[in-house]
Amino acid sequence: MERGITPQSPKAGARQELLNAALSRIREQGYSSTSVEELCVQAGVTKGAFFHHFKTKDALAVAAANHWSEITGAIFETAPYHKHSDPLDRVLGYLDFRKSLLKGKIAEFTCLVGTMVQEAYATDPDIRKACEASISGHAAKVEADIAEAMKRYRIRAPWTAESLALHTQAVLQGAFILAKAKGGAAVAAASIDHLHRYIELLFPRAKRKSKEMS
Amino acid sequence: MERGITPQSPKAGARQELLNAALSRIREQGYSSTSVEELCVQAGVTKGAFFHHFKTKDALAVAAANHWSEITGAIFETAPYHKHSDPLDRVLGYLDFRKSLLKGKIAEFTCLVGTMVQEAYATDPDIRKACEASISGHAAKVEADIAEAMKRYRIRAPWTAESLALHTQAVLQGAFILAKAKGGAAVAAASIDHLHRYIELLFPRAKRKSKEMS
DNA sequence: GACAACATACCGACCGGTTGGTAATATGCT
DNA sequence: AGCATATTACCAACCGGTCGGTATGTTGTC
Repeated sequence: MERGITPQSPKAGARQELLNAALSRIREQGYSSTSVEELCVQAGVTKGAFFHHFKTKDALAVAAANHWSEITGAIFETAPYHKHSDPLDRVLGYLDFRKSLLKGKIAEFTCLVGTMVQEAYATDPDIRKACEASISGHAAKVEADIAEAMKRYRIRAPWTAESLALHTQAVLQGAFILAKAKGGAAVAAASIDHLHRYIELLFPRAKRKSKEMS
Repeated sequence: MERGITPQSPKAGARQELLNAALSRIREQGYSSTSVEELCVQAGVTKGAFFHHFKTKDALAVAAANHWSEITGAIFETAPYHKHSDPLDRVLGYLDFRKSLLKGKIAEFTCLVGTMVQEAYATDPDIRKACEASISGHAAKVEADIAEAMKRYRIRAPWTAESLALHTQAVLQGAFILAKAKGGAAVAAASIDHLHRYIELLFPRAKRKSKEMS
C-alpha cells in the first residue's frame, strides 16, 4: 500500500506521541506513578518503540522537560501581552495572561517541570537540571521586561529583576499546589492577584484611574 | 528475656517510627517512589508491623499528613513571633521565622503535604483531603493575625485576610519548588523577602527607621 | 486466655528493561 | 538509474526483580 489508510492514530511519530502522553499523564499523577507501559498505551505504541526512542524512563523525563520548554516557549512568545510598549504593562500583562490560562481541569493548566522536580530533585540530577533550565529559562524572559521596567521607572531597590522574576515563578508554582490541594483554580487566581498588586506597588506611576483593582 | 537489651532502636513504637520514616523518605523522593519496604527498613520494623498499623500504603500517607500537621502545629505554636503585641509584627515575624527555618538539606525544610498532594490530588481523594486540611489549617492561624492586623490598621481592601494567608502558603510552597529545582535555599529566602515586602506595603504604618529592608 | 504488637514467609501483579526480529527508508556504489 | 547495503523505526514476547498486600505465626501483657 502506498501510504494507505493510517493504521490507528493521526501519526505524528511515536516519539512525539510518547512525549505528549508524558505531558498529560505526568501532570495528572506525577512521574514515578506513571509507568512506561501506561505511556505506551496512551501513545498507541509498544514498549519496543519506547526504548527505541528513549534509553531509559529517566531519559524520557528529561526529553519531556525539554519538550515542555519548547511548547510553553511558543505559547508565551505569541501571547498578546508583548504588544504593550510599556515594559511594566508587559509584566502585568504576563500575569493577566497566566491567570487567563487557569481554565479546565487542573492537570491541563499546571506545570510539568514543577511537578517532576519534586519527585526527582534528590535522586536524578539530569531531570532536576532539565526542570531547572525550563523554569529559569522562562523566568529569564520575564526578567528582561522587569529590568526594562526598572530602568524606565527609575526604580532603585534592594531587590533585583532576577529575584522578582523568580518570585513570580514561585508564586505560580505555589498557586498550582494550592489549586491541587483545594481541587480548584480559584485559589490560584487569587494568588496571582496578590502578585499583580505587589508589582503595582513596587512600580508606582502617575495615578491612573485606579479606583480599586480586581 | 525480660525487656532485656533493646533489640535495635530507641523504640518509640513501630507506628511512630514508620511515621517518622515516611516524613523523611517522602520529603526526599516523593510518595510513590517510596516503597513500603523502604519505610520498614528505615523504621527498623518488618512489613507485618507496617500492615498491622496501617491498612494500606495510602492509609499511611493520610496518617503521615495528619502527623505532619501535629508536628508543624507544635513548632509554630511555640515559635517566638507570637510574643509581639502588634498583630502585623506577628505576621511579619512569622515570615522571618519561616525564613530562619531554611537551613540544612532541602528535604529537611520542605513541606511534606505540598510534595504529596502533587502526586495524589487526582488519584487519591483521602490523601488530597488530608493535605488540604494540613495546609488550610496552618493558613487559618496566619489568617487570624492578618485579620487582626487589618482591623488594627483599618485596612479596607479588595482582598481578604483568608486570601492573603493562602497567598503566603502559595509563596512558601512555590519557594520550595524553586529551591528543589535550583538545588539550594537561597532562591526560597529571596521569595520570602518579596512576600515580606509585599505585606509591609499592604500595611502602611507610621514611618519607622526603615531606610532599606533586607 | 484474650488481645495487641509485632515477625516470617510468601503471593500474584506489575515494574523497567532486553531480546530478537521485521518493514520501510536512506545511502553508497557502479 | 538500479541494486546492494546500512540504518532507522518499530513490534511482540519475555525476563528478573520489586511492588503492595496477605496468611500465619510468636511473644509479651493485663
